[in-house]
Amino acid sequence: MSEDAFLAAYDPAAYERPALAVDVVLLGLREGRPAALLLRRAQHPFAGFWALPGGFVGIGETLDAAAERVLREKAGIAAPHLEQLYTFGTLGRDPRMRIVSVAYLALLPDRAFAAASEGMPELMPARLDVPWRGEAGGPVAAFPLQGSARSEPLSLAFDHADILALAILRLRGKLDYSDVGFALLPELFTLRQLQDVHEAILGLPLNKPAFRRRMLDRGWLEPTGAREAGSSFRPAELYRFLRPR
Amino acid sequence: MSEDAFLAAYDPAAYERPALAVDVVLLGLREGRPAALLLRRAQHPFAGFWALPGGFVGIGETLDAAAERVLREKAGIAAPHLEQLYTFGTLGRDPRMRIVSVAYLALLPDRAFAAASEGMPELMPARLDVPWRGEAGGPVAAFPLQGSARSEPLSLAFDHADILALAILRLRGKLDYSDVGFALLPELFTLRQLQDVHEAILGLPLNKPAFRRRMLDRGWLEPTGAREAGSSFRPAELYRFLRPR
DNA sequence: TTAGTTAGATGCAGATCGCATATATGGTGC
DNA sequence: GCACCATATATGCGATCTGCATCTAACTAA
Repeated sequence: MSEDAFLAAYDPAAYERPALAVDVVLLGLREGRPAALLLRRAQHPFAGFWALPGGFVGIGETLDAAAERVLREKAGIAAPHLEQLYTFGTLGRDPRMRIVSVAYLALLPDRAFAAASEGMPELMPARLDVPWRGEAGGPVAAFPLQGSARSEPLSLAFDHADILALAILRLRGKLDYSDVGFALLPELFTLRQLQDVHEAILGLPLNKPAFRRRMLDRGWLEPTGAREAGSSFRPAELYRFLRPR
Repeated sequence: MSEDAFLAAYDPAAYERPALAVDVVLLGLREGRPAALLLRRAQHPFAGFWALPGGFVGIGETLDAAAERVLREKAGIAAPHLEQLYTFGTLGRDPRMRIVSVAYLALLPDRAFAAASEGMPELMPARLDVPWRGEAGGPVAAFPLQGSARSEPLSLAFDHADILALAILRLRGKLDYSDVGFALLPELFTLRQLQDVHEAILGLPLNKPAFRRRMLDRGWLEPTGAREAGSSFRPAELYRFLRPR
């Protein structure tokens, strides 16, 4: 960047700066489908609409730290899988002022998702409806999880529907060459649970023997010898995720 | 975000805001390897070091628009393939002040890369040395393209070496399921040229018959019937990229 | 006309994947 | 204890994909 441009920007009064925020998609799985935790907006704009937890980035705060703070303050969660998604900077996204928002994706295994949902009553668990296959992209709808079967989709504030859609898109894209799938599982899990996670994210059924072979041949799974309890049929072996060096 | 936090941030005097910038990786291919266009910094900090072209984001300017402006002003280029990479927000990245930077990747076919390099003498074409395979990640070194064979690596300013590494990483990841490869080619190209692009990005040789089959079976290539000229051997057919709907 | 060089096609072995099916192992009900 | 059930786990096979060697085609240069 040129020095005169820098000097102009160096004086905050000379040029107005966009505000910088982070928004975090708190993603888990419920009933075999992706689900997110949303907050109901009380004030204008988008009063009554549902929004992702978010917050402004402090002047002495890293982007990652801001996302972790949001996670801690709004969901009572520490240190799940957290990754940056994309930065949204269109002009009209917040009608009050110019806000550029860095979107983050947090992956919550069932226990953490439930704990956040119960510990923070204002967080609404919402089932995500992804009407497209593969990595096509497109809008994503959110539906209340509690309550009866059929209900109206939740109205999402700002461009948060786009952020949710991007979260699914990224997850689908990374699912089978990275280790993100394991971030949605407890430390010990069965191959069936792992397959359930993949099926929920991808939104399609997978072939069981092929899936098992692929996962076991990858060498990321360590058999523990222990078996799951509580089933009324043959118990499955519990595996542990071995980080691929 | 809560309303009190919003009100505090609404008043720019109440809380200091990070400055927001974009940095653009101008990527092309030279001598069968990835290459980028860099600017030599005149002033402190990192005087004499090499940096990505960049600029501050205007208050009424989209992130994409800021990247396009940088491309136009610093490289004289309009409308290449341009995509957002990642947002860098660590605390010490600029010693003068807190700057959060949204990194963009611009892909330049040979003609555009050469035109920018010649039209803007301050832009230095630099060969990128990627010492890792696949999508492992790690540092990337830049070497001057002009001049003699062996020379010292260029000292890169700020965290721009990380940004270059991420650009290569993304490109490698997207190369064979997306259409980014075609952004580095002219409108009409031969299968050999397409393979050269893939080999340069991936940093490894590919099997010719397998590559041809894969590309032709994908259905994105339209044979034009025309053939390349100027070769002293059998001329290859020219293809056109057909956007996959 | 011949040699040289690259484009483009073909055949085949090994790996991968989807799918059907067989066997193993726990609990449950009698 | 024993048949039965539901699921885990293993196996076999055909279709597809990939890497690789090799073959044929087409153009230039001499």
